[in-house]
Amino acid sequence: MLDITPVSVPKAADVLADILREKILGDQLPEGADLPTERELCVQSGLSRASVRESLRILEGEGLIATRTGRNGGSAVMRPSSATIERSVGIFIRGQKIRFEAVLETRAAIEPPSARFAALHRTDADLADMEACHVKLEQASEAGDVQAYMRANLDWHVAVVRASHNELLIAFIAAVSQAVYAATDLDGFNSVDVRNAVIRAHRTVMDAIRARDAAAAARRMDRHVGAYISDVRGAPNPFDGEKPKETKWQA
Amino acid sequence: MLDITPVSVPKAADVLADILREKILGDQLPEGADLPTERELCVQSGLSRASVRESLRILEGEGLIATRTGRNGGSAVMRPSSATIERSVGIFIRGQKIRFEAVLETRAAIEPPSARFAALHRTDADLADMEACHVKLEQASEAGDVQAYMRANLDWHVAVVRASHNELLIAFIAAVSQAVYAATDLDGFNSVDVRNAVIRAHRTVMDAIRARDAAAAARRMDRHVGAYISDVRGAPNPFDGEKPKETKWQA
DNA sequence: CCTATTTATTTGGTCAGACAATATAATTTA
DNA sequence: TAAATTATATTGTCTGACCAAATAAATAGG
Repeated sequence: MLDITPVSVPKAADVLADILREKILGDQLPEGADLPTERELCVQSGLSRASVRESLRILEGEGLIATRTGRNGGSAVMRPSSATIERSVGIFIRGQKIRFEAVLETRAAIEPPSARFAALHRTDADLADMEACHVKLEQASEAGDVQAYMRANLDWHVAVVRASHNELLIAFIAAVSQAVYAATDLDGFNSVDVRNAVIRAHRTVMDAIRARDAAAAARRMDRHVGAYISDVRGAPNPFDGEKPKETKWQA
Repeated sequence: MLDITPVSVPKAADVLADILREKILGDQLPEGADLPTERELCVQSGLSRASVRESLRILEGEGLIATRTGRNGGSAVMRPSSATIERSVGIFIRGQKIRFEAVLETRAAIEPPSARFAALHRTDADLADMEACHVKLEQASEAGDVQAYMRANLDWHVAVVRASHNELLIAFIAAVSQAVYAATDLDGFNSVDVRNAVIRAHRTVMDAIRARDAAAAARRMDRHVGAYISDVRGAPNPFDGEKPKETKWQA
């Protein structure tokens, strides 16, 4: 009796997608390079157009190619962007019904260390970006435009993380921020006091980043996002009772 | 002259995929429920099988359905798992050529707060899981099996984050850990001293989590991952110069 | 009556060929 | 030379068929 392990039968489209993916990720195809046309891929792979098209659709879903119709159309290689991560995280959150507190916790976990790295690696352009977001935030607050305020608030947080120059943290915060934006009840920002407190907190964080004070940046960002959880939401601050003095608190 | 904005022409497969995605994520289809067969979807949607199949392939790529062949086969609804996030993060890291230091930084950012939450939310089962990983780690270390050591090390870190009961952090750490595993040079663990230092550090973190000491858990995990960056890698510890005494160091 | 084996049926997987839609290139025309 | 027209290359979609696989149903054997 032969002892045969269950043989897997990969689908043609998956096989071709694997091959093309490796060629793309393995530098054999630079960004912007055109893949062969569908019919050309058919003759090269020996597969039907339906299978070839399914392969291309897989790669498109992974953010590795973009396809255009018409003459000189076809599939061009793309660098996968954080948009792909944002989409999968969004689906994960919705599908798993992740508690909103968990999303806020994740943001509270990521942002303080990101502020630390921002203080270490920031450029003047990063500071300018953050300032620009901050100005919009102030304007929206004065105008009482809660919607725009929320948007500017989000952009500021992303700008801070962008200043960390850590692409993975940037992608994560973008994904989480999107979820926060989609699920946040805007009513929490109807209070002028709450809005002003946020603006002041942002100011102190930016000051620390400008001064390249990593410890202060992390500490202040931590206070800020912690306050967000307890103020805007009704949830208790999970960080309470552990940081008696600010000077002892680091990210 | 009519002022017509550029009209977007969505593809049939995308439209159907959007419809089905909303039905799945919007609780209209419970997990495990069978979608109509491809041919049934054809008559219901009025599209060809090719288009229907492309839709299903999109949803499959998003981890929302699983398809089986054969009688009583078809597409069944799945809860999107962290595997989807792991895949997109992996592609992102490879495609963007993310610096390995950035990946380690991200882990160093996520794990200390995760350890904090683990101390707050852990169950006895979580502790048992961590202990099990730790035992494997010790055994692999004594046997000098660097490969197994690396694997157990990774599993322990994931187990800690799992104890946080924050599903999003779990997904993130799983994605990052996979990248760390794929890119780590095992040579760094050839030293018995390094391996023993890791084992001791894990012990102290687990002690804090067991005692539900959130601050200590975060602080010790921070030291551990910080040491990992500077010891195993040649990179300078980005946290140095800011935590003169352990008692001042949190989260 | 129960179990093992064979057969039939349902389902996704793949293929081939055609035509439609679209964007660009090539050509013609004013 | 510039605008309008035509040609062409390419993806998008449809139709219909057949193959492969997994299960249900039917059958045979004990």
